[in-house]
Amino acid sequence: RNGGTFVLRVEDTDASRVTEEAFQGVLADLRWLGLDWDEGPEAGGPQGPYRQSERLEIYAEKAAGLIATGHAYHCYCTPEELEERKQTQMARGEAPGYDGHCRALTADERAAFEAAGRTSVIRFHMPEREWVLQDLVKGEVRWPPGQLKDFVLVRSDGSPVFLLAVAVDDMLMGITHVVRGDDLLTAAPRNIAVIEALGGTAPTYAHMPQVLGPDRKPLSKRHGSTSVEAFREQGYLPEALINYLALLGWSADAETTFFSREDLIQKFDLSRVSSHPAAFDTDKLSFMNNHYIQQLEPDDLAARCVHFLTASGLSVDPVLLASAMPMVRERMKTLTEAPELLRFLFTDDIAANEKAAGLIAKAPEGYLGRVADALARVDPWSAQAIQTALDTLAEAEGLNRTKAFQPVRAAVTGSNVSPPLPESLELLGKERTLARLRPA
RNA sequence: GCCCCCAUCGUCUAGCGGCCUAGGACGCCGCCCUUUCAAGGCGGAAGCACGGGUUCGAAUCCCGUUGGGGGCACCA
Repeated sequence: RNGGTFVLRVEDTDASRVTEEAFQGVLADLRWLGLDWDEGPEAGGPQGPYRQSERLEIYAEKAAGLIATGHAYHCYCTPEELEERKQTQMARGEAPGYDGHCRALTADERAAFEAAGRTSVIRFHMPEREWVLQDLVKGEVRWPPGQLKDFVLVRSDGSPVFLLAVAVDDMLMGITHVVRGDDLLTAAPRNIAVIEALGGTAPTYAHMPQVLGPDRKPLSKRHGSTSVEAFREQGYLPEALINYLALLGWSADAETTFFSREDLIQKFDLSRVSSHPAAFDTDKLSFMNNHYIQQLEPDDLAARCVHFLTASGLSVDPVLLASAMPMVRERMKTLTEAPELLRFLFTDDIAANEKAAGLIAKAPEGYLGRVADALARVDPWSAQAIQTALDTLAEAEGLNRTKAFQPVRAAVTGSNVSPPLPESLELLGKERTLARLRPA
């Protein structure tokens, strides 16, 4: 809003957890959501490269510099030794963490460890003082002296960890604002400490509340969709997902519910972000999805439905599909509902389901045949004319609309539930309609 | 175990000492509309976690309790 630049940086320093597929997936998800970055992978920019795996020399150089200035040191402690001391600390009621064991090793001591075949990591010497963070969401947050312990910057195999790479890049890339989940709140003072040790100025932080599952437990696979891709596959619109997510932990005022992308850009304000975790509510997301589906132009909505229709084996005629949108859009919570709503239009292979078969069986003797005869005389073939013909016949038969329409719906769509009947028949066409009524 | 964040209807939230007999939204219930299913309209039930303070006056400020979340890795 203030002319900021959105930088997308890929933090892939743990080679064991990164695949090209996952990387491409992230880019695709962001694009689908419409969160286009100004600088980053594929977009390029003056601060590249934007993948940390391509910036390893920079981190190695900065790590060496931190050792030279006394802000970091080689640590030879083994995992077993670290674990043992950690247990001792916890048993004593102390804050667990690295105890500074290798901070002041002499050259001889280091040589002895090397001779013994020990490997080392590079560890940052965290100043033992109170740390105070001015967070845009959390406000002033303090950590007492001694709580934040020394941490690893470079693994024994020479690769950098997040805490080093992030500090170096935030400084070098001119990052001014870091907005992230509050699971990284305690990383902030560490980030700041490294940047200051490097002689840089730390960015401003804003830690957002986390999103919990409906059961108030951390969001995970067992809650179903946790990836952006999963929501897309479940037929949610990016407009709805963005709007819903924006309202999870934030509000513009007491009553506004719907926000367009432009509204959000203009109104979103970090100072109005709440700082307690919010539970995810699929019902409200679905409500929003339905709202946005109703807002779309027929052509647009139709285009978004194609994937789901073809995925369920239907071959769609784009023109027919678009003309069917007005009668189904208020009936869809997700795009995945399009196939069952429109199946009757895109295949002639319609077998009546159980309820439909029951409706057909309960129809008066010969009723569907008389419907076919009546509809055969309808010209022009319009929803209005079809409705009139059906009503006229119903009156003659002494049937109310429910009794008159349901058997026809069942015979033509194979289901007891469908979009409005006259409109459906108009789109289906007279020939196909009659072809389904005669056998029934 | 140590440290940090947080606490208003079932859920997301408005509220930043008197405007609150606490407002909105989803969901739920009822009615209307209605050819099915939806959508839409109208109405309703539903909440300030608990205990102490401060104050003429607390949902709003302070302390404690309880509860939830997070961190304490050669993950990010």
